[in-house]
Amino acid sequence: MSQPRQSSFQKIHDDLLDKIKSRHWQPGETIPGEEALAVEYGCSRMTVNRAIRELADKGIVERRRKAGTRVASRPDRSAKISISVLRREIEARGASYRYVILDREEVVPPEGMRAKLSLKKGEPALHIRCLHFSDEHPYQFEDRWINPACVPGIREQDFETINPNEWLIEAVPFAEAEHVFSAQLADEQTAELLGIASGAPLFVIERRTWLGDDTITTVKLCHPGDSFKLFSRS
Amino acid sequence: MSQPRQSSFQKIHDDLLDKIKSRHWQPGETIPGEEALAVEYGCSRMTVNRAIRELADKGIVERRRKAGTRVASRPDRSAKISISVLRREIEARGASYRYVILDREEVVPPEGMRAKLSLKKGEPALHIRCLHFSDEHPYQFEDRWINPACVPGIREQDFETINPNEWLIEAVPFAEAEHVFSAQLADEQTAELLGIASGAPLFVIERRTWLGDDTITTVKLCHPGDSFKLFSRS
DNA sequence: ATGCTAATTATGTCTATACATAAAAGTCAA
DNA sequence: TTGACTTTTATGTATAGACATAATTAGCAT
Repeated sequence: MSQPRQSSFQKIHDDLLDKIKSRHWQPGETIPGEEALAVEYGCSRMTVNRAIRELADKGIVERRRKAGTRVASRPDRSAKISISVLRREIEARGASYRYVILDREEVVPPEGMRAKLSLKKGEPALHIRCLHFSDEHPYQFEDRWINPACVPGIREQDFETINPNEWLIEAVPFAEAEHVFSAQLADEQTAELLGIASGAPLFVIERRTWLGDDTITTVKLCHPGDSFKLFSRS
Repeated sequence: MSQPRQSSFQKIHDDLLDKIKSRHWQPGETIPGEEALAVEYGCSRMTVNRAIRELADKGIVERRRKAGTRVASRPDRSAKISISVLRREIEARGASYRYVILDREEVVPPEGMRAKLSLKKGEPALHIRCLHFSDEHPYQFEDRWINPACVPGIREQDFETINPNEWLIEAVPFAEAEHVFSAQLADEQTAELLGIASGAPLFVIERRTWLGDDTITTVKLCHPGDSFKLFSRS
């Protein structure tokens, strides 16, 4: 199955996890204390502590001082998805990547967008729309607004050689993001751009990216529903 | 912003993260060694070690023995979604939850499904289809296959009082899962069940759940695209 | 019973030390 | 230059001991 873990906290971690999965301890049940487990495994308390702490980080067990450690009674099924850079995603499948900027203008955004970017009234934002191709087939339509105040140097960037997403990742690598996924109908314009029928299903990702208090960019990414899938594990 | 962290490894963690976000250290750059940071922060190396280890777990930095610790050069934008129990998700919005079993039968599955469930040829599987309502509006159509050998007691369960998903979470709480999200067109039957137009967009989640080597269940969850959104953060 | 206080206890963190280990860097011979 | 061996070094793990802290439990007074 998995390669043999060597470190002893890992062995203990895996052993405890096995016992939980096999219901040796039921959900809600309190497992032995660190001290007791340290004796059982013949190691120090810190080693057991690390093993259990990692289980707690994953939401497998819940810990409370004095009360002890118990198996989570209703673990929520959470999953990690990784939204990779589009170019790499496409090239990883052996396809060729290309994109075009449809338009790029600095304009005063509509009120809803102004609020999202927390701009003052009348302040302009950068509006970019582009189309990404996989093997020359339209793959993603991108409609993006950027708060230029948050990204020095963006006014000088024409995005001819690098797409806005990759440029922004370089410019603000450790920003936080929030995604909303949904299925929508393709409107006429989007359908034409993606080369699909008007009314075809779209897989839509809306992403807001910020650093500290500043919203940097919000973007709507539209994929033809049948050509795009998003995977997640665990 | 966030409440003041007390523990010193947390303070160091946050301080290092700040320095990375503010580009005090550039992506790809090597940060000072544990020993040096321990002196700088006036603490022991173990404390620094834990701070950096947690950054490494989050993918903020990359560590290699002898080479040191460097700021991740191309951090992948990963996000955690939590697929909660449908009933709770609906009730959390203040709506009422109800569901009906459309059918439940033990049949030999089609070949593709047989392979997914790793059943022998001719072995039957449990096929359940049900419909979930939010405030009496159709909200999700569920089409599920279960490997009965993996879930003792399921043959006696009629799912009149508890839905299959919640029952399975109770029965196999720490199973692993894999999700595929996509947008699809509603076929005629699904559209009718969900009370939407045939050809309307569907947000589809396909989930495979397993424990150890056994695939327990695979399920296709269909939502009207306009009424369903999936959120993710970070 | 009820409410307050003090004792107890399991986890949470920190330290100093030790040794293991992977990998870079250095050394030297063919 | 190349390859093989050795040294060095930063991280990885483990330990024993200490104190901190939250929260349950027990004891006490009303």
